[in-house]
Amino acid sequence: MNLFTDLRGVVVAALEQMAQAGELPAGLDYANVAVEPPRDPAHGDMATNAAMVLAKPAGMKPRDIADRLAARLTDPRISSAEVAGPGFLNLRLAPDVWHGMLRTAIREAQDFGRSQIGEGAKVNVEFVSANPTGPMHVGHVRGAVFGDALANLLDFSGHDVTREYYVNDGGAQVDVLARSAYERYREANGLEPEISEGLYPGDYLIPVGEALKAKYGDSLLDKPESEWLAEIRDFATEAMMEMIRADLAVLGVRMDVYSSEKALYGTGRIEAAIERLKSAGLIYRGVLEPPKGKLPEDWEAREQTLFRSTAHGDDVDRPIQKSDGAWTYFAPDIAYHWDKISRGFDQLIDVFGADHGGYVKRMNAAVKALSNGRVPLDIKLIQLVKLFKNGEPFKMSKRAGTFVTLRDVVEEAGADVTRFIMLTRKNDAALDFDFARVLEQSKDNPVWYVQYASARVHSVLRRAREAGIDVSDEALLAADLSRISHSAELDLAKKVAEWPRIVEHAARAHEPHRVAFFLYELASDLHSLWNRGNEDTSLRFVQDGDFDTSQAKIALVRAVGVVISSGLGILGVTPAEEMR
RNA sequence: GCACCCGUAGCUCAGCUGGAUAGAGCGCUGCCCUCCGAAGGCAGAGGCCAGAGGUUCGAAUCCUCUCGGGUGCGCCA
Repeated sequence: MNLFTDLRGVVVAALEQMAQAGELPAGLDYANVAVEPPRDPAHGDMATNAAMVLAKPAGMKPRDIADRLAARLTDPRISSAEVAGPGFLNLRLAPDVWHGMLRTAIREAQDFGRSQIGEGAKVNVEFVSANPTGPMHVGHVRGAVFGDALANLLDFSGHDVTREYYVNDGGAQVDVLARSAYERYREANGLEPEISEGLYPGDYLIPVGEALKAKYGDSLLDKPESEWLAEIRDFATEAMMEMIRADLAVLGVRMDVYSSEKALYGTGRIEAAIERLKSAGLIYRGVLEPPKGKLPEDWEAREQTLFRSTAHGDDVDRPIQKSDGAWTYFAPDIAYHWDKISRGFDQLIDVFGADHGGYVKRMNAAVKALSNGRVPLDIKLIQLVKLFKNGEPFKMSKRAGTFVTLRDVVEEAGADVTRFIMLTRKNDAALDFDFARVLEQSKDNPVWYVQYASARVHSVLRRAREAGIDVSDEALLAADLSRISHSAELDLAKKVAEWPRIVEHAARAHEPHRVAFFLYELASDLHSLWNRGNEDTSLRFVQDGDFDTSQAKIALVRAVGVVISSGLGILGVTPAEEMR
């Protein structure tokens, strides 16, 4: 239901007619023909570049093509087609078209804008994947919100989405967690904990220590590490994951699958993935060049098992085994991605912190090699969030002391505000998050502005109902929308009609922030029309004593409301029904 | 030293995968509440899109180089 792709179809059909009639050479490639909203609304509702794109391959002048194309655009929806500029064809659409879009929006409600561009492709979105060693902190929040919103967006655009969390429970950090928990266990047994350098000092392990005491009593107190490490590690890791799941729930994020790194070890799955690379001739024993520039103190050349990632675009080959024969962290990651490929996903998306940027090329190389180039991997890097309060840097946590936790943020700002603000920047741009500003009730605050628009929609509907106007969807669908004829109102309807297109572009680009920006613009347009009602009473939505006109105008408002709540739904934000 | 990301109005940032005269918010300037839907509204100023080349009908967008900022750089995940 994307009007722009519909009209593109009309344009292409006209071009094909021209080719048949001999006005254009046969066999031209129309792939680059676009129908888009022009930047300047004075240029009409839509513009196509067809004539300019085809001029060269057709060996014709752009304006000649445009003229003939214009003559063939007889679709009743197109009220005028004018050649302009270097060869643009500017299209104006009949008001009915916009009225029809409003009806579609009301009829489809939460499904308005839903697209099938995904064609049911199975997409795996891996995000968060925070180490299970403590509560989630600010650094994780943005990635969590981004991944969740992206997953929603892909789902809305016809993809079969799986949300996945990769639990790093196989590395050295969970051993550190176990030792830290052990000290808390000793503490619970009345002993003095020794939280030495390198252990996790956070208070959040105190309850874990107590739970360990409840389970094991004092039986592990004098045992050597080798006897308790594995058990406590599993126990503590599970406790941390419970905490993380609760943190995610607070943010409104849910996962479909939790994949364990540990489960890859000792099951032959790493070996199988590496074997696959080996059979492609991409594994070899060798010695890496030392990094140029700053040489590590303890550098010495060593022979390692390497993955020839340079064969697929990486800068250097990467070690998959340490000199003692153990796997590097990269090996289970390869196996994990092989696992995802084997589960039949058509596309993989990884959401990483920007500090993992150096990891992108090798992961891409691995996925390319493992899937023979069949499965695209898109790694989205999430830049930092800087916290402020009234312009002052905000660093300390109430509970963890050293870092600000996800819960700190959500308790201070609320989940809806946090989510929206996290999506008001492109993922690869740094974001300032000021607790004072995000809660401000003013136009500078995009969350508030969009929520206010949502509340206004509800308020209009309430008011109309009180005035005795039937504002049920059935009534609005039956209303005489030709009464919406003022350009300011039609402009708002046109904005509504853009929504399906925004969804598709945002989904294709894997950029949910576009939804947030669009909602801000839509809210702005609604507020603007509302304000015009101050001066021109005929633009008010509820017209005293004129039920029919009121109904038509309310249909417009209702359609705006549909898009706002649908868009907010993708962002995971609850639409406001009233402001308080 | 190498790689990746970024550089757009005074500030914070968009810019729809190459389209027409580059946008928004804040800040600034000027108007607008005796009455109506003002937790505000309208209008204006403000730009060599870091810089230099290149690709083409057309570049903020793609390529190369330079400058400036961030991140990362064997046996840590």
